[in-house]
Amino acid sequence: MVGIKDVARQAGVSVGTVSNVLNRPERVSHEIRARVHAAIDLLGYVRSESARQLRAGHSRMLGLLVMDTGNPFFAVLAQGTEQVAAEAGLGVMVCNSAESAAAEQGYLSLFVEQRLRGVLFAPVASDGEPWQALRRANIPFVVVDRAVDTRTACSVAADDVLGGGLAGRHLLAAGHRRIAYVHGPGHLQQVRDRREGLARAVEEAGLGTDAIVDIPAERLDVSAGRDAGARLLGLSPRPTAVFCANDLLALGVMQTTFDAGVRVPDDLAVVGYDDIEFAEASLIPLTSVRHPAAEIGRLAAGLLLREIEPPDPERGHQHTGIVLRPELVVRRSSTPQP
Amino acid sequence: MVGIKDVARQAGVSVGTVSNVLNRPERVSHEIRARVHAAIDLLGYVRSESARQLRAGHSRMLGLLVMDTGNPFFAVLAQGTEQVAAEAGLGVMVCNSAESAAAEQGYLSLFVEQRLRGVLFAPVASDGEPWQALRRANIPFVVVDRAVDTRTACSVAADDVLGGGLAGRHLLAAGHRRIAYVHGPGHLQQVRDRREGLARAVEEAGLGTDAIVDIPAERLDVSAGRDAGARLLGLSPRPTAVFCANDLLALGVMQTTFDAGVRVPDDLAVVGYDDIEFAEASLIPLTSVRHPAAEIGRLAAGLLLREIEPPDPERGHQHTGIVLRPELVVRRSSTPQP
DNA sequence: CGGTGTGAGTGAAACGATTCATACCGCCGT
DNA sequence: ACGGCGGTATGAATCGTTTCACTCACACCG
Repeated sequence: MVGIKDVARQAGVSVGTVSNVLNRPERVSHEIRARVHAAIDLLGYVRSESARQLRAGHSRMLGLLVMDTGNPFFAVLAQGTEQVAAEAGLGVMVCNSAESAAAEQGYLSLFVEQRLRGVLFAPVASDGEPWQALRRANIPFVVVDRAVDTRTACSVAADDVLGGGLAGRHLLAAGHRRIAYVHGPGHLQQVRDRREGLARAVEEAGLGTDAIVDIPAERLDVSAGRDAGARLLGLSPRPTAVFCANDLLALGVMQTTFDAGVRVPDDLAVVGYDDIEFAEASLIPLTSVRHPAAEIGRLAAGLLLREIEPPDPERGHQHTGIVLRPELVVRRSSTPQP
Repeated sequence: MVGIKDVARQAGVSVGTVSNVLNRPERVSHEIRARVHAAIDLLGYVRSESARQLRAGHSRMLGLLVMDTGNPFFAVLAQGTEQVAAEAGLGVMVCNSAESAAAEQGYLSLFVEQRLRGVLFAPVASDGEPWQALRRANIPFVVVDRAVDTRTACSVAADDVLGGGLAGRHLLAAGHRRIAYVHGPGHLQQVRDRREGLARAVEEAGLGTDAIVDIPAERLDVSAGRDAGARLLGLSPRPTAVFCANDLLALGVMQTTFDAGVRVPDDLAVVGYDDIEFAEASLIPLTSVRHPAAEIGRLAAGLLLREIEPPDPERGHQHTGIVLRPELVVRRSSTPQP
């Protein structure tokens, strides 16, 4: 493999000069610069990123750890961070914790071994300090899609309680008095917060807690949604509305019930969460709480960059917590046609 | 940052010994091993991956370059390769060329700079030799989702001509005599092959080429599909069936036409391609040609591993080309209820 | 003519791990 | 008592960059 030494020899200069051509071309005379570039082309030289990293002490990559790379919500979030990172000349390594705390820890160790420049991650567990490894290694990180104490870290999240409230009030306003809540694994903070918002809306409306019917699901995906839909059909009396912890579940629920001849929205109103592209693309477009994925990704990357290179190095870094407001996007799945 | 030297000092041994504890523990006495591990825990030492890489000459990662990380097809493919790579102790770095040849070249250079252990990629351009950079750098690579000459490289693909034929014959058998083909950018081999398969089926049926109505789309996503659907509605006479180059397009087409009151499948039969999860999850489940994403990902990773470490180092590596057979999955979008 | 400054290029140290030839030690067999 | 051997530990060389203190030549100025 051809290295900087070979280039130097070929061009008849020292290695330091070649390095200067690459990194501070203005300090090198025109003629030498040309000679070095000619040698580089001739030999097909490519810088070794690992050697640069070793010297620099850290890589030029960010890590992004999400709970499900198959969920379009996270795919969009990842695109947002990649965009911002690319503008700063940084790459992004996206990893999938698959909602497993063990996998999460594994990837975080990997990130430390790689000496990543910074990390964005959506923690799985709702308690404990999953980021300890990063702390010890002094790797800046931003918590994504979940708010944490600003004494701990920067974070970018959306207000899930508010979002759950939006969904709840929307359904209550339409006259529904018995609402199913289809939720994924209970250890996820987001899932609990959304229910909390729904519960408050129900309370505001002066209804008892039995206005909410919990339907647990194994995972947060379409097939779990189909199972949940089947269970929903078995309930008696059947709820007239269903709120799902995310859009994938809602799509699954809607499919099963639609198949069984239940008319959406007339017999059953359905509201999802996240507003992924497929919510809008459904044949009966899905009402959903818009969770601004791309913006979360972009803002979080921005905060991370600020933590990596403070614009004002004098005063130390102050953690920032951004909480975005979700919006209800009303579509046909919850609004009977006149 | 604490390094191997600090651990050695703390444990009262040489750096070589610490390295042995980490990499060949069987060569180190019990007592020393314990002392070293204690020192590691005490100091919170974490190996520097970049130093290992520098020494080894290559990283312990594979690169995967796909055309659209937002497309569930590629998300599933990525999960397949990650699974196989993880079993071999390798990580995967997933990048998005976004169907741009320039971005593709950018990522390939990045891969070379990183001295990745191997690369899987779905080439954008249908001609030329996009992998030249990898060749020069001696980085093994496997072409994914497209067949190439086995003298050139290993590849794993599905037979798109056959797939297009399956879709075509299915529609023709149902009596359709005027079929729209909604396709994405024409420079993609897959898009052209699928049309080719359709065209042959039409020919076999003894029909003229005017049985196919081309509807071009800007991209291969849902919103492009909606546009295409609108154009389809404007055609007169309107085709009675539509075959789409991928499922995202098909979902978009189906939504627009459904909205306009066109009954699927009675007034319009729709067939997609890839059989992503959302095809099955649609309210009117989408007939689709199953393109085995996870298997492509797994097989390609397997071939790559074989090229990296030949099981039989005696005889050089022989490139292999795997072509999988797609299957038609018939669902409601193309079969009128009795 | 001596002193000073400047711009261009040099060469060696450093980054943190791995690896390999070598040294050491105790023990066995002769 | 000595050679040899197996099992352990050592220390230096190495990977490919970047960086920085330095040299050198040349021009300029008083």
